[in-house]
Amino acid sequence: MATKHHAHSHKHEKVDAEDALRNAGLKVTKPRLAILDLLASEHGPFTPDEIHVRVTQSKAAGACDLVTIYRCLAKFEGLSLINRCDFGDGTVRYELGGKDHHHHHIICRLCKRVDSLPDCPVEDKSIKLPKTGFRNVSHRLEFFGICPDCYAD
Amino acid sequence: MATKHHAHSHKHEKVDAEDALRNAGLKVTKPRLAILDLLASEHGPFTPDEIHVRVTQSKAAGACDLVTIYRCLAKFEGLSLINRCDFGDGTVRYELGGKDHHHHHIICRLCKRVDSLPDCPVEDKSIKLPKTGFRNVSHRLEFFGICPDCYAD
DNA sequence: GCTTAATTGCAACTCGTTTGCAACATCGGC
DNA sequence: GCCGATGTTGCAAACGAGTTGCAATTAAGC
Repeated sequence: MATKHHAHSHKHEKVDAEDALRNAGLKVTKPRLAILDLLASEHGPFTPDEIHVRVTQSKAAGACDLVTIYRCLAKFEGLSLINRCDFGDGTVRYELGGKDHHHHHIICRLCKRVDSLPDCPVEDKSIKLPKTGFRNVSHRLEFFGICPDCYAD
Repeated sequence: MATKHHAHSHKHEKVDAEDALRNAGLKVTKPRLAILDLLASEHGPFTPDEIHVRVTQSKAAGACDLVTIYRCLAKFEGLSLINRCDFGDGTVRYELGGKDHHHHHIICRLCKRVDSLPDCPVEDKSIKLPKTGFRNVSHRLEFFGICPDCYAD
């Protein structure tokens, strides 16, 4: 099914990833391409470990040490190529997207599935932060619940 | 200044803490009293380590192992005597208050000071979660910014 | 006071993440 | 295309928060 076409679009992502790396002043290496490719094709978010497993097992030959994953993710995050998500379970997750990709997640307490919420309620509703006097305020907001699949049982 | 009076109010807190423990079916021990006392007098929130230092150094003789702090906090949280806060730095914090004490925090990025926000904007404005279909939805919301003391410099 | 079950301390352990260092690959210049 | 400087990687060892096993202790009911 449209294998050629798929391969082509995959190639296209790779070019984007290369550009992103070069623009950021980073060397283009297989692990880095593999990580960016993965995050571009499946949006995740993924833990470093999940990324490691997927990248190492993929045919795309991005196999590398877990440490490399951590170091790449740290660089990518510093350059806003990816965003870090923290859902309060012991580990961190990453997804593609820079500062413009502001959004929030809802996580199923049972199956841990993660959905993205398109709008940011905090900015939407221009929530007031009354007497705080803080400047340069950002926020982190996550929702937790039971997803339809889980409460169907 | 008003040392007697202060001592009295401190004693009063201790009685509350004892009651809370007994009502919860927990044995009344020095470490537990010390932890609850601390959280009642300084609202924190504090990391387990901060609690350990304060409790161990206080004259109130709640000195104990860090492990004991962890175990007490876990029990207290399970019984909703305290709330867990997660600000996404490597560790967790606790503050007094049960389910009814729902509120959020704003954390200074520079000095790490934590202020409490009285209202919950999410519940206030009855934010809609459109097409998610999730049930039993709760949320976590924290704000980060630069506090007046820090941007004054 | 005595018994029993809960609690504590200590040491060892887990797990996510970081760091030191030597080997290696990328990229710009020749 | 080769070469050297610099950035990147792998491996092993370290790290820090939190957990667990077990024996010793202590609170609470009798």
